[in-house]
Amino acid sequence: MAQQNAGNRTPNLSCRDCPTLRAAQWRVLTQAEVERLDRAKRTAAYSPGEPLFQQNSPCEGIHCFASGSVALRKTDGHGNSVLINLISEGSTIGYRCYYNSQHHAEEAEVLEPSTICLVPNNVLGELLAANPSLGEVFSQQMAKDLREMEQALLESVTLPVRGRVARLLRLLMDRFGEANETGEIVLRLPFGRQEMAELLGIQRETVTRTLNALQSDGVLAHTGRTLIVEDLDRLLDELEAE
Amino acid sequence: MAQQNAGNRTPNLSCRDCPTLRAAQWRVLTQAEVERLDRAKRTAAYSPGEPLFQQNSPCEGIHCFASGSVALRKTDGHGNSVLINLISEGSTIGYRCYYNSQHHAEEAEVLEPSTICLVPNNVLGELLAANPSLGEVFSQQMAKDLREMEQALLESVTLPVRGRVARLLRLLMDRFGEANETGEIVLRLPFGRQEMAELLGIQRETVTRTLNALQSDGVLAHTGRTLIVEDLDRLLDELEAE
DNA sequence: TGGGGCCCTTGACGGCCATCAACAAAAACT
DNA sequence: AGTTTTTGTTGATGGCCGTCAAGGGCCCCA
Repeated sequence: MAQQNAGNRTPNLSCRDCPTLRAAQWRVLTQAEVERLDRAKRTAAYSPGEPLFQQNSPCEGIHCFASGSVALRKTDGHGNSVLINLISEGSTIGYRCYYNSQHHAEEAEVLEPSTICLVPNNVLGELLAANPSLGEVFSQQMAKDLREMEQALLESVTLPVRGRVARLLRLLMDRFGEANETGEIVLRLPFGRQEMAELLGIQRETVTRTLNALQSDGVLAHTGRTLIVEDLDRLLDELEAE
Repeated sequence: MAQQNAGNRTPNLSCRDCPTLRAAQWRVLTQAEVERLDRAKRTAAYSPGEPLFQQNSPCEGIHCFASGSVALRKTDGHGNSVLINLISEGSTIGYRCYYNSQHHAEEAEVLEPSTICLVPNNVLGELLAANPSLGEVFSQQMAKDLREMEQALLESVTLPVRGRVARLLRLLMDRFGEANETGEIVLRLPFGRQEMAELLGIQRETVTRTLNALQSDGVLAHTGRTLIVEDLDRLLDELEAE
């Protein structure tokens, strides 16, 4: 267990200055409500590898990302797991749990050094009661999540491993990819093969072999945790199975 | 194509007498709002095999089930498809589509003779604006749906075909199963092997072989569209992979 | 009564991927 | 430094399930 200072308190960020606030969910809040949010939230810093919350733990509130990213994963009793979603700055998680006030059905594992604010359940309840638009925003978000989950379900049943690896790579490119001087996309993964395999529900060895196959097909090059996507179009073709 | 009278209008049922209304979503409505709902909804009858709505069709509103059942399925460009959910009387579908006001991401195929009411989008909007509790009910429903989808995603990646067949059978038992005089559960399927295979994203032949295997293991007996689950405990054991 | 679809079944074969095993490489610990 | 532990790679093997091909039961219709 390579965990360090789990969720250390940091000097609270002000919600007024938070770029996350202007985007996405919280945009509908009034100035007074932002103040209320600002006083109630708790900010904490997390290191890669630690859990933001664990499966079956009670939900304390909604987590709002100032910076960083986590992987949402669900695990069964045999140690098998799947990637549910990748969450990064500007996003919010925990609303599913809030609405049926149960326990987390999945684990949130921190991938990069992250700064994340927690809005406690009771404060969230106040805000929702005071401002119905906020509830609508969360509804829209959940409807979108459902749509993406349906797509993921379809692809996980139909696509072979090669396609599912490609799907994960595209997701990662959106968050961790950086353009190169030669036009290639450099992808510095926040995790190794082992975890990549777990996220896909496949074996470590299969990840190695699949990446080798993609490399000899000229789609990408890989050494350790660094991937270089050479032929983006070809990679996207892997996914056009729709 | 065995389709008949697609969505024939029937004499409108009154919402006041509808048992569906008292359960689930609409319970939070006031008497006046029920009247509003009653005047606006349109009732139609559907026969097995016809679509309630098709993938990529625009969403007209929320469908409320007075009786019958449909399968929600999503199909890709290669003809592969997966079962997203089974919906039957007392339930409602279409809220996902309402909240992001796009097109249906999946098809709803009628399984049994069904009577289904349509609540148009604009009326739904009025009700949601007038009664915030209704929005909360839908939020809770979507949060629950998300939870179930995550479980389905995990199982579709983890479980072998045998387990996924068992999962489908348990779902079907909840809706179509009837207890026997000898304590067995008789399951009269509303569809054949072909469709069962499509719902699971597998092949017809594999369904046959899997059911045969379950039969020789003493879990069930099958002839045509009739299944008899002999050893319920054993079937449930198939699923305790959590 | 026979014929033509349609769906289901059964068998044979092959490919994909999990599993096992051995080793290399890197990281963590003493 | 050396040792142990974790992680990554490579090869061999086998099982599961998709695919292809052939045959059987059932219904509809002439």
